[in-house]
Order: sequence, then structure tokens, then C-alpha cells
Amino acid sequence: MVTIKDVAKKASVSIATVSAVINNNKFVSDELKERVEIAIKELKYRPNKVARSLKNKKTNLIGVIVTEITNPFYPLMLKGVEDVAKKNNYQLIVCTTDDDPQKEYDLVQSMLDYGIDGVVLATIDDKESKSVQLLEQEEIVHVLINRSPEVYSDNSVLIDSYKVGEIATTYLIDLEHDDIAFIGGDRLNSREREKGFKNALAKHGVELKDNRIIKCNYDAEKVYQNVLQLIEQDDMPTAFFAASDTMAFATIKVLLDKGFRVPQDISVIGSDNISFSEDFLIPLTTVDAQAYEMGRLGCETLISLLNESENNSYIKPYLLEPSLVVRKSCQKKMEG
Amino acid sequence: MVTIKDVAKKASVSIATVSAVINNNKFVSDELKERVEIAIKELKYRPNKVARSLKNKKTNLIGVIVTEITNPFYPLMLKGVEDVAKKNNYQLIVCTTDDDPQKEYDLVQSMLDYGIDGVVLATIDDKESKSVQLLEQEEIVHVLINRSPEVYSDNSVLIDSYKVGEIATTYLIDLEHDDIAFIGGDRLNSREREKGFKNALAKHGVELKDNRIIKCNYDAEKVYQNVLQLIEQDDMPTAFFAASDTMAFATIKVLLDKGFRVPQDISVIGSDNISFSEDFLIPLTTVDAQAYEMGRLGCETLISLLNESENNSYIKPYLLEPSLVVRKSCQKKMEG
DNA sequence: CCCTTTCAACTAAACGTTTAGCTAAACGTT
DNA sequence: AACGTTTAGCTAAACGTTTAGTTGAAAGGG
Repeated sequence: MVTIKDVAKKASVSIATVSAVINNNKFVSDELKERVEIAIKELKYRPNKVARSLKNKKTNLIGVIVTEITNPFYPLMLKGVEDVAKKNNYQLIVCTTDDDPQKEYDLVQSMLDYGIDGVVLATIDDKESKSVQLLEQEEIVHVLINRSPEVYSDNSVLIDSYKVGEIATTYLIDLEHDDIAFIGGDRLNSREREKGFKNALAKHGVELKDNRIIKCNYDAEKVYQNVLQLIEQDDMPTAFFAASDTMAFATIKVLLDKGFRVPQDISVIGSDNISFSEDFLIPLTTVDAQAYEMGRLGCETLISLLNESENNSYIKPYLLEPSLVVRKSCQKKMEG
Repeated sequence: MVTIKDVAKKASVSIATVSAVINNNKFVSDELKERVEIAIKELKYRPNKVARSLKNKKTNLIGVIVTEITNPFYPLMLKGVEDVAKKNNYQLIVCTTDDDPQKEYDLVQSMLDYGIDGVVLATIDDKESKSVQLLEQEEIVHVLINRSPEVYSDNSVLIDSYKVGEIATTYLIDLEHDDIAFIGGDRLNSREREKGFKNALAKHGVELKDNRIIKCNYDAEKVYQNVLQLIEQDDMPTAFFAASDTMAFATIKVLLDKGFRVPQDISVIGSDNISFSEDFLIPLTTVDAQAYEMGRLGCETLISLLNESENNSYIKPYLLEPSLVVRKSCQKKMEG
């Protein structure tokens, strides 16, 4: 390995001078500067980031923690994070939690050990997230995207899930549906979508039948079972609103399996707009949750926080606007 | 930040003793060991990996370079890599190249700067890859997965793409198709699939018509245009074999758009078996290219290479077996 | 011509570890 | 009792940087 020492020797200058040239942060005469630059080239010297990190307490590493990587929603978000990280000369340490708070906590710990400069957390939304507490107490710059603990609001980039619920539900109501079921989970994003759903129903005077709130926690198998149960009881709503596209997929699959036509017999609207909903068996009507944009903005605010350093700064939470994406899984309610 | 010094002071021992306790690599009397452990707990000390890396020249960081992250093939591979990395206490630095050799080279350089211990490269297959050369010359342990430069064979985990071509084509021939088109690109994986395709045709005495090799380089738009051209010339094969699922998707979409039925009028088989092919508009029949397994095995061999350290060792290339996945995009050729 | 100021370039300490090599206590042998 | 051997635990150097503080030559002022 060629070190700064070798360069210094070759250029017949001191280590400090080489450092000054590399970092361009002190005046160095043209003559020496040139000698140093030549030496660097000839030796193919590249500064050792590990040593530099040790001295500077800055690794230029950003930790990114996502729930899953096989659900296309997250890769899209990751892409957003990566694009801005790359532009700012950060590298990403990426890992997944499978939505397990303990794993998440351990990962945050591990990242701290690696000396990451900041972290983009796209995962848990527990009432009081241990991970977030840890980050706070260790004073590690962080921004939460997609989800956040209920109490937490600073430095986060979220989708306005309440509005997602409203938009989807209102769309269904506009299509004259009057018996709509909600398929969701426990997480904040889902709870908010549920609130938006209920509110839109109330606002338009649409009744919410008894067993129309179905909690499946993003588990496709559960969705399948729950909808199947409805089918077997012969108690079907005319439309479903799912709090995620993957749950909408699962819903459509049971319906199709059991001989219903989507959207002719039953409409289904999702939310998220993952890349694949466009090409799903039935192209999915859904509400776009801006995964890429959350990643992009999330990383951007992280980096601006990182740059202000001591400013101890607060950036107001972003709440992104969802938007309706009409495709083919919904249609006007049939007569009778 | 609490350092090893603080622990040493608190436990009234030397730094060296604390280090010995942490690393458990020297005998320390039970008494001192306990004192040290208590101090560590009370101070919540965690060793600084950056410092450790500097001394040890080992970061416990693995670089992973993939082409894209929004194509579900790669996340699946990543998942394989991550699962074994996690188990072995490595963290992953992940980035994407968009299939640009220059970007890839720069990324490899960057990762070297970060001191990664090894890299899993899942990307380019140039005749002579600068990136691979760089890794070789810097003596960084690396394994190539999914693709490799033509000349390169060591330490790689590849899918047997020739066989992919054979399997897909033979399946189509078994369905009595006698005019089959191939949709592919320039990359080795595609070239091998093409060879397998041609060989299977020859072996079964099926004629290959003139304009039946369509090069689209994984670009959905190009696929669309090329197939469209065929349609407009009214010169249609009875089946398509695409060298990737995404190209198969694009093919199916034009066909559907132009009023063909898949598979009733025309059969399409893909290759890769990305997660979504199962739920595509027409559930895609395809040949599984074992993305997860390549990632898993790739990382596993990387880590075993890392552990042997000085052994300068060579691990024979893995060539994974592809397997046919029958779904709904192919059927027996219609009479006439 | 001497004294002060300026500043390019240098020396050395520091970042938080690991580890080679040393010290001295404890023990066994004769 | 004297000596050698063993070894628990220590000291200090090293990893490759950055940077505070120092040096000394040149420039400027009186």
C-alpha cells in the first residue's frame, strides 16, 4: 500500500504538505504543489479513507435501513437515496430488518460501530422506537422516511397516508360503490389510511358495514384467508381498498381464483404504486406513495443536516402528496 | 465517545488487557477479566471499528455492485448476499452501475478507498473488464456472480445460460413450435442463451428463419419496436424466447396491444424468473436463473476466500442449473 | 542595520485500536 | 538458595491520516 509518507518522500516534502495539497486547505507554493501532484500520480497514491475517518470522525458512509428488499417499493426508495448519495460522495451501507424491531435496533448499533455519519431509516413505526432513541442519544444525524414513530415528527419525509385513504375511498365512492372494505395492518401508514378511509365514507354518508375492516398486516397469506372467509360467507362488499399494493394483489388473486371478475364484479384499489402494479394480472388502480421521492428527499435532507454540522438543526417534516393512478382494477358499481 | 482508554482507567488495568478481554485472544485472569467486563458494561463501551480497521487492515465491509436495483432480479440476488453477510458479521456497501463500465470502474475504485475486504460483482461482462483487472492487481478478494468477462472463470457463480437457452427452446419445440424468434442482447448471458437456442433448434431439425434473432439489449422500448416491426410486416413466428423476463414482458405487451392472444395465438417464454413473472398480465412461463442462489453462494465463497486469507486460493467456478417454470404464456402450437 | 511581522513548510501529537516485546512475580528444579 | 522457566499484565510503537504549533527565511518598517 502506498501511503502519504511515500508520496512525501518521493516529492521531498513533508507529510503535512502532501496533506495540504490533497485537501487543498492550506497555501502551498506552485512548485511544491506540482512536485506533490506528480508524485501522487506516479505512485498512484489514493488516500486511505479508514485512517482519514479515524482522524476526522467522518466516514462518508450513510446507513440505510429498510424493511425488505424483495418488495419493489423499497428498491425504488433505495434508488432515490442512492442517487443523491452518489452525487454527494457518500457510500451506502444497506440492510434490511424484516420489520423486526429488535433486528432494527441491532442494525443501528452495528452501523454506529461502523462509524456511519448518518442514517436513513425507512422502517419501524413503534410507539417508541428504541432505534430512534438510540440514534438520538448517540446524536447521530438521521432522517426517517416512509414511516415514523407516532410521537416523532422532525426530520422525516413521509407520505400523507391519511390523504391516501381519502383519495382512494373518494374515488371508489365516485364510482358509486356503497359497500367498501378496507384491508390493512397495524402500522402507522396503514392506520392513517384507515382513518382517511373512514372519514371519506362518513363525509359522503356511506355506511361502513360491520366486518369491513380487515387487518392482515401486509401478510399476503392472511389477506387471502380473510377475503376467502368473506367469500364463503357470501357477504361481499362491492369494492376493496388495500393499504398496500401487495395486499391488493393478494386480494385480487383470491377473487380471481374464486371466479369473481375484477373489476366487473368487484373493484379493488391499492396504494403505493409499486413498479409492478402496472403490469399485474389486472393492471392495478392505486394511489402513488412516492417511494422514489421519499428516498430522494430523505437523503437530501440528511445530507444537508450533515453539512450544517453543529447547527443542531431542525428541518420541518415533509408530508408528500399522494396521487391517484387509474388503471383497470376499478369500475363503476354494477346495478343491483 | 468512550474509548478503550476509559475502560482501562475504570477497570484499573492497561489498555492491552482490555483489548485482550475484548478479543479473547490472550489469557487474562478471571479477576481482571471481570473487572474489565464490568467497566465495559457500565461505560457502555463499544470498540471503534474504524480504529480497529486501521490497525487490522480489515473493515468487515463487503462491496456489492449490481447493475440495477429496480429490476427485481437484483434485489433477490442482493437478498442472497445479505443473508450470508449478516450471518458472518459483514456489512454491505451496495451500489449500482446502470450497466456502465466506467461507473463500475469508479465504484470499484471508491470501494477500494473505503477499504472493503472483498467485493461481490454482479455486473459487467466485457471482454476484458477494467474493474476486474483493478481488483486483481490490488489483490482484493472478489467473486463474480451472474456475469463474468468471457476469459474469466475463477471464483464466479454463474447460471448456465447455455442450458437456459436449451431448456426454453426445447420446451417450445416440444409444444410443436417450428418458427421461434429469439429476443436478446449483447451480454454474455444473452449470447449463451442464444447459442443454447440455436443448438436446440439444430438438434431437433427446426429451421431458424432469417430475421428471427432480435437484439434489443434489455431495453423494453427496443423490444416493443422490434416486435412491432415484425407484426407490421405480417411475418410472425409462433413463439418467442426472450433472454430475460423483462424482455418477455415487453414482448407480451406489444402482442397484447396489437390484438394477439398469448398464449393462444403466440407463445412467449422468458428467462430469469423474477419475482413478478408469476403475477404478470399473463403469468409467465420462464426458466429460473436462480438469482437468490447466485447471491447466496457468491457471498459464501467470498467469505470462505476471505477466511483462508493467505491461501491465495482458487475456487472452481460454480455453474448453476437452470430449471423450467411452466405457467401460462406458452401452449401447443395451433394447427394451420 | 536591526527588529518585527508574515507565512510557507515542517515537526510531532493525536485519532482508537492491536500487538510485539518487556517486566517481574511465581514456581520448579537442583 | 540460586537459577531458569513460565506467563499475566504492562509499555510503547504502529496503522495512515490531519492539524496545532513551531521554525526560520524573507519582507518591511524605523
